[in-house]
Amino acid sequence: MKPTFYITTAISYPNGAPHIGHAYEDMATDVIARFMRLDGYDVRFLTGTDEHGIKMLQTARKEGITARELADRNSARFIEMTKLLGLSNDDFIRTTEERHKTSCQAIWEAMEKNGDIYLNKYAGWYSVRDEAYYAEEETVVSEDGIRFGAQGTPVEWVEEESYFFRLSAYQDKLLALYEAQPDFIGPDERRNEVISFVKSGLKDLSISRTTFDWGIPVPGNPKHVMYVWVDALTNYITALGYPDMQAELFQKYWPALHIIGKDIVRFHTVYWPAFLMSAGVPLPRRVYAHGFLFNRGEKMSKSLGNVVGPQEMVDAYGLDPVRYFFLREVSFGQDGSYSHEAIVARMNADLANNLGNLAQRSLSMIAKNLGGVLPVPGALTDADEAILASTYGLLAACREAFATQQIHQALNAIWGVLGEANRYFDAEAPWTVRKTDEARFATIMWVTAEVLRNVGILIQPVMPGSAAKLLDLLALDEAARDFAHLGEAGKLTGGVALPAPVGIFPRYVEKAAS
RNA sequence: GGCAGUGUAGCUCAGUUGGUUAGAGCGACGGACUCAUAACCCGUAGGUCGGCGGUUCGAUUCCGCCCGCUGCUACCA
Repeated sequence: MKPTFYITTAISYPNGAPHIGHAYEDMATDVIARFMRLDGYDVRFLTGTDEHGIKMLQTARKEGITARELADRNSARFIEMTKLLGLSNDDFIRTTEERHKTSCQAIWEAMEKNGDIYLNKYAGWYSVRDEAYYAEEETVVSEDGIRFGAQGTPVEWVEEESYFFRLSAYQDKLLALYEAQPDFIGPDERRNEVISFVKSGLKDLSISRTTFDWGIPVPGNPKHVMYVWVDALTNYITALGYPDMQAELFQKYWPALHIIGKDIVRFHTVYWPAFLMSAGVPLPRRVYAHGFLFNRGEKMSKSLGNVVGPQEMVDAYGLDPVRYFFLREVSFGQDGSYSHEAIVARMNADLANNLGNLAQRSLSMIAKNLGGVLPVPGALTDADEAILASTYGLLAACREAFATQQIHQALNAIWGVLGEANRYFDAEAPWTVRKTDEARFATIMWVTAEVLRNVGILIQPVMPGSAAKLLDLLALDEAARDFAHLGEAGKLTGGVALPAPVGIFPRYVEKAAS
């Protein structure tokens, strides 16, 4: 039986259209999911939308529609994006679904049964008009002594009945968790931050509201809806069938690797494990936080007008180059920057020149000089052995990189071998050898094709479409495209007729200035 | 303010458990080649390794201070 692997993105808050930040997390998670599938794991990949809460209500009101209508409309946009990006998710969860209500109420009851939920009062600066609380520092007092909230509406000190989660009881358990499971949080910087946060002392958490009703009702007290995190985080187990922990999916796939943005690290590494401990559910395997994307080094914002949508980007460069760019250019876990120039540079240097051109020059030689038939190699020289050894070493390097989500390092290793392959090709000068030594020429062609086969297989997670084209050009059987066929195991056998070579990665040429 | 991290070639970064000439990719420039998507290959970049001071025979790598940048410092997802 295959080992299993469960991976999730954070669920997106759909009070607006998806932007490149959402796309980035989705693409990266998809790459990991695909990598693990190819490496022999039975993978479950979940993404979705987090649709409750006050902000949805406020946005809906501004647009003159209901929260439900807003959620339906925008969630559909996120679903469209999964198609646009070619995501291989197995499920798409919406927190407004019935299965999620059942799940949230069950985890609530489990935490309550464990004695971790109690009723008390939540106090703060409340805006009746916004139906929202504001932190003290978000408010300003005007000259006439009236205090206003962030939206410019008057606020008043309100004490509201609220359920609390006994987070304070979990401080030591959480610290013990980080200690016992050092890879629970990644990258390390985030882990350090979380530990110092928890060490500084944990207060109990307000987990219900009575001021609005766009949420999941608290069991036994429908005046309250669950507030934010119990609702949002629970999605990860809802999708596996919780509260039925004997459910097939749950048994098979939990615990998860959660891929999230660095802004929600605390919720996933403090609140979430505490909730699960309380409810008696096993904890996630690991939480890995990626960084933010910047447009030319500047934060993206509507006022700067530098927000780029995933659709525009895919339209401009194509899906696979976009996926490749973000995963190669940005160190996964750190902030990154993108620009038209940087994307074009990657497309042309890495994709068109290093990989595309190597495929083109070698395959067209086979077409022209060997009748389009992949040759059978003769005795291998040291040079042949060397480039093959580097190529065959890639799986181990990629696995090592993916084990800690260092996707960019895996790509770096692959392109290192491509550089070596170009030097090999040049040094062997097959265009000259062809005239004097046909057997040697055939061997050089075979070796190069074998490098391309391995590279083609390894880049499938990042560029599924382009990789398939490359492997098609090598007439590689669909069933021979997983990682088990890398290296000696799936070595190309000569004598196979190849299709006519076509370009896979076109150069990006700037349009004439208009 | 406190805690943590970071500042290396035009750009993006790697690296040195302290030690002869500090590396890669991209860009730029020069050369070679002509199989190929004007691609590929070879060579060049003389960078105070943020600043000042200290430890040491010797520091970019250790310590201190300073400057710049970033993150965290709880109920907005």
